[in-house]
Amino acid sequence: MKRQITIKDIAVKLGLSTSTVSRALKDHPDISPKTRAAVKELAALLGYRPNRIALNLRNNSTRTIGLIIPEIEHYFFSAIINGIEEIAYKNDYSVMVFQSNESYKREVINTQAVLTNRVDGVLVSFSKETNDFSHFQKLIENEIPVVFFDRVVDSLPADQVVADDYQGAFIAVNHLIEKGCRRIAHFAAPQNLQIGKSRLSGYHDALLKHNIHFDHELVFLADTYETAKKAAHDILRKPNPPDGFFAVNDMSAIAIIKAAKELGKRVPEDLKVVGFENSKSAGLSDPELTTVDQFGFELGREACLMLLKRLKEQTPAELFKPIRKVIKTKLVVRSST
Amino acid sequence: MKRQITIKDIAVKLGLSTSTVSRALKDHPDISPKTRAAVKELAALLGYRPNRIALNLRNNSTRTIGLIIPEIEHYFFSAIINGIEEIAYKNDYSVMVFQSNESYKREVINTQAVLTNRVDGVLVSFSKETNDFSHFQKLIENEIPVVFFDRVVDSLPADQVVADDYQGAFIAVNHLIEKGCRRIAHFAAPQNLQIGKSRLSGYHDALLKHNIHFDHELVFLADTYETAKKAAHDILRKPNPPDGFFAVNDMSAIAIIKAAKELGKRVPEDLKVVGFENSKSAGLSDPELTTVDQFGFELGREACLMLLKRLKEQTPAELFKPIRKVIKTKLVVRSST
DNA sequence: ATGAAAGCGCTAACAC
DNA sequence: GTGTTAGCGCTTTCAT
Repeated sequence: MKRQITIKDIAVKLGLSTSTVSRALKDHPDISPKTRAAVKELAALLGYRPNRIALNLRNNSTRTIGLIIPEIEHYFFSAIINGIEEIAYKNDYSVMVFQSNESYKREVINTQAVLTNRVDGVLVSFSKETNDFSHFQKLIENEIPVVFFDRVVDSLPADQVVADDYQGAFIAVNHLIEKGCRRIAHFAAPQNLQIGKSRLSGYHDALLKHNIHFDHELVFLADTYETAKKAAHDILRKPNPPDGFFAVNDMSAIAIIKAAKELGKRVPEDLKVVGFENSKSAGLSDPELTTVDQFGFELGREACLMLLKRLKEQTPAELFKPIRKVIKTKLVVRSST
Repeated sequence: MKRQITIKDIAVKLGLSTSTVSRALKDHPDISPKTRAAVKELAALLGYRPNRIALNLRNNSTRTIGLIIPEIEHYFFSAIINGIEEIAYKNDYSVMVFQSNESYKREVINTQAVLTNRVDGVLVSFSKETNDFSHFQKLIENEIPVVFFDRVVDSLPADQVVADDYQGAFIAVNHLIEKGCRRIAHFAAPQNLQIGKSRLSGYHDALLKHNIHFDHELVFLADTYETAKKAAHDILRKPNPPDGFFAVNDMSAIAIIKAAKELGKRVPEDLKVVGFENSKSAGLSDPELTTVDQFGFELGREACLMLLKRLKEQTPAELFKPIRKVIKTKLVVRSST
């Protein structure tokens, strides 16, 4: 990078001291209007821009937020990033992105990177593999505010923003039942994730409400396109297959539809499918997918807002009370049910 | 953030000077093994981490790359980010992401943000709206290395990484012709983008090769799902509709399939469709989409590698020779043709 | 109304 | 082999 104009350059050219220039630039009342004008004019002329790095060092703050996220490619997460960036941008923060690629090991490294980069705060959605949270604990011990979103953990003193997974699952399954399904399978996320548990329990309770027997055999761990495709194939070939599917995300749901078609079954006539996410793909599939919108953009916004609030407040650790924010979900009915 | 352990803390506790500690930490040969060991032990014990901000100031470098990109939500771009992050991570760089959201105005602000954040280099794919490139010119004048990817511009002294758009379009259209299509429409990107031009010209030349008349009336500006859906509806209802479609991206291609189905036409029997991108959605559509893979991940990797090379070399502006790297594309044949 | 000096954390040229 | 010092660019007391 070219040598940048500094406050000193301006000071020398104007025969002033650096402190005067500094003050003039930020409209300090002590400075005479004349000097102020002169300084500002020259600054503009030379294209002076304050050196953020120097400010960082002095203020011990980088106006940067670290984002640790499983994978950008997932529509849901990219929607969240949009929300985060929107708020960060408005508040003059920048965002550093670190992907864990669903790897615990990589995630640990990410937390170190976030420390080295001296970000002011961190937004986290952890990997599917993560069961030990001590790397996040370390961030918190360093008094770096952390806000968890989507995939959260209760054992840490940190804020959380989540979709209302239980409610979303409940209305999804309720919808299937009202549409006439009686034998409903659930393609679930790993149960070490709260979202896995909450959606399963929403599924469970919706069945209960309608006096439908909860059958362990109808719950499968299948939260990717590939695993879901395979699982759906297996189940649909067995005698007495389900007439309804509630999948933990859109990819799994679309895989179910795919599998059904391949087996010559019709959706929604022979079986109905509901997803969770309301991704772009939900509108592209054939038939279009009924799904629970979890408002990723909103979720990202909220998470970022909570973090910025913490950054302003600087609550001492002893007084810290974690806040949990729940974003309501909404069923989007399309033609797969 | 909690007050961090500094080199001074260690120096005081050990009765040494800060410089000795600094040297010990980086295995300077002058330092006696004893001191070195003592310093390192205490550093580990106290959990010392070098303050990157101080280093930034001293070295006038942030080990950070700025990424200016239209929108993360697009699969192609998120694949690119993956590639970029992969390389950045391996080389101990961090990535700051700035989305233009396809807005020229926002993009100009992004370039300012990138300057304020004193990133070491910038990777850019500009917005569809962008016709004036002076904001990037400004980066280059500041001697910040810039590498353009996917959407590039020739008038600036900067490296470029692009997919082989011409070749991709050519093989796509050639494929349609070989499959029997004779009246082939092209859904194009804006012609201020090189990719728009190159793909159009690949389309044109493939027709030429087979002595098929190039018909202006069969080229439409339609590079989003919505615009393509509408355009396809219009065209397919006219007499003598096309029997083949080459779309500039997968979203448009999928929209064409959607529109065809809504009009009771069969793909690939009544009309064949080829996309460009090989996104996740291409494998989900029904029928699955034949498309040109443009290897976003590779493209991101290459772009980042080129940037890192420039950062190492520090070529003076007078000697700068822009490099253009072309990533070969590949036709992925599925059932839409 | 302006300047001098110290300090943020670290490194390196220059002592000794 | 280790210490002293200056400096990266900026702000902010404390003088004047």
